[in-house]
Amino acid sequence: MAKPDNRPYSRYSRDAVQLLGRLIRRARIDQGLTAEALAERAGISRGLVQRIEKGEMGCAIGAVFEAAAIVGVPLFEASPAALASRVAETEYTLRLLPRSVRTSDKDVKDDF
Amino acid sequence: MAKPDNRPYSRYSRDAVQLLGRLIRRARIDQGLTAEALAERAGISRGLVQRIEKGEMGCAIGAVFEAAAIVGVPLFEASPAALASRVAETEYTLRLLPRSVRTSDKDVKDDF
DNA sequence: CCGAAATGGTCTATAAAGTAAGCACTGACG
DNA sequence: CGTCAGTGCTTACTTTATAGACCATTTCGG
Repeated sequence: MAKPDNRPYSRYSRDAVQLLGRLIRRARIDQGLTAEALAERAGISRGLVQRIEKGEMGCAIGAVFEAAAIVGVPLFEASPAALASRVAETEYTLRLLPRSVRTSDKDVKDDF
Repeated sequence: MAKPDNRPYSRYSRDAVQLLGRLIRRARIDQGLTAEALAERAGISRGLVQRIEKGEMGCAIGAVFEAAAIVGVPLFEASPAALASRVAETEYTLRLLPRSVRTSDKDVKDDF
């Protein structure tokens, strides 16, 4: 695919994915949950749970977030309600913005 | 796959993915970045950028986090350094934990 | 207004994710 | 100390995401 697995990923995003995986693993073990049990609850396979906890970049974000939610790793907002309202809020403000972006070639830094 | 796209996702994780997509879109537009420009920087296709911003659950977490990093949406820790150290920290504490989990069937709530 | 440019959507081939089964290894418990 | 659950890893195989091109629509700039 587009990501030959070589190095098209920034350090930042790789760290973030890895940390998320670690947190999930930790939370799972803390709760005495089996990898297979978590897989079953998340509706995925045990192998995928392993890869998620290992922090692989190719895992579907849905599967990862679902696993995180099940073991209680907070994604953005701790409470589901806050999350939902923030979705709605962002939805609204986004609707007010111009739909398309005019190429105004101002250089943006991407060194992180 | 395991996720027939029907409804195996919890509300919480769906909201989280959706919010992340919205935040990325907002940040991109704020920076005057074209969808194609973001795609190029992230090393992915424009179509994938669209799906990420739409909050689809099947997108690779690596691609999503990469896009977020480029437009400046904070994932966990705002600063890359803090993120890295936290990864190392979690890594360490995780190594001290028992490698396997004994099934101690205490019911865990998964209603969220 | 008009036209260039960005977006949103669809479609196809292909590369990759995901699954499932199997095996070796480790640690816990009786 | 033997057994068994949990894990890590590998190997196929199936399903899906992704890339890329294309077209319709929208929107901003001049």
